Amino acid sequence: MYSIGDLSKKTGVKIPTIRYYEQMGLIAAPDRTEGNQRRYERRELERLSFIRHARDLGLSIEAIRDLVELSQHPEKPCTGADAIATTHLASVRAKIAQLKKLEHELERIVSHCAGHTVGDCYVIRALSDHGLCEGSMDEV
Amino acid sequence: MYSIGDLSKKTGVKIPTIRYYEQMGLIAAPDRTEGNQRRYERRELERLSFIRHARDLGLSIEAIRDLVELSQHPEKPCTGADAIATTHLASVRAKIAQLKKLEHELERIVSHCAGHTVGDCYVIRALSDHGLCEGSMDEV
DNA sequence: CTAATCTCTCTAGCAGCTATAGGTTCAAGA
DNA sequence: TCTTGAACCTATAGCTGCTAGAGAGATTAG
Repeated sequence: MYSIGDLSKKTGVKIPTIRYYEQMGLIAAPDRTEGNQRRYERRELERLSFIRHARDLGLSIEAIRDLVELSQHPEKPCTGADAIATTHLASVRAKIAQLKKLEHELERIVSHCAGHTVGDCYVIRALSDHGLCEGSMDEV
Repeated sequence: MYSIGDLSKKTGVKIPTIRYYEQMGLIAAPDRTEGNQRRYERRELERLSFIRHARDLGLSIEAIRDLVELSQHPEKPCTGADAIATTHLASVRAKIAQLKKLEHELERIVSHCAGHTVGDCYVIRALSDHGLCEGSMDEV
């Protein structure tokens, strides 16, 4: 039997976060002591590690809820789990692509700034004048 | 004179967002009509475009507040603006590096999954068992 | 038994908006 | 001039994924 603090130390998930996950339905409400404190079993330790790991990979609470649900049914086909991971991979890649665009834009802005006052600072001018962008980032 | 709707159309910033920026002190409270509706000048249109552009680059409201402040003082040295952009560039790069790690991990997980049921699904197993990770992402 | 440390619930806060409700004002056409 | 419909107003609540604090009660080591 683990207290919530034990669970927290073992998984690296903070105590309020554990309670939050319970509220969000990622972990079941555990048994309580007579004094109303949560007491966990090994099972819940494992599930929380699962959740932690999935969060580290950037999966949403929503996606994790689905994965947890799936993991409770080992006999079902795993296409659902695969789809969740694949979809997430795609969104991670999209995010990377977007951030690389930002990186290039920022590099360009920063490197071009040879001015010494705000009046001729390329950083400020680039932000003021969208025309200074290479191929605008958005359609506006 | 532009109404808030005009401003919104011209800059692509949604109306509630414009009001939010006013509240946050990014743009000054404009004059009002007798009937209490906001009326903007060209000056504010330009500033909002500036803000939009900076947001597109991922700068925080806080950072933008500083940049806007700086841009009002063309005679000052631009080291502050440069520092904001440089710092942001560093954080974008850090984010990219982190997402690439996630990308690799997810690729590995997805590509290894040859199972057909949840019971032998690599996605689920990889999440359940941290030991399946290549060089763990975190120290837990 | 006591003191120190957990733990409990509830509430509010973070960023950066977005949405809704319920009311007022504006502008264009008849 | 009047009417109607679109646009606007404020205020409040909600979104994600936590985190922090208050104030009270529970547990445990000595």
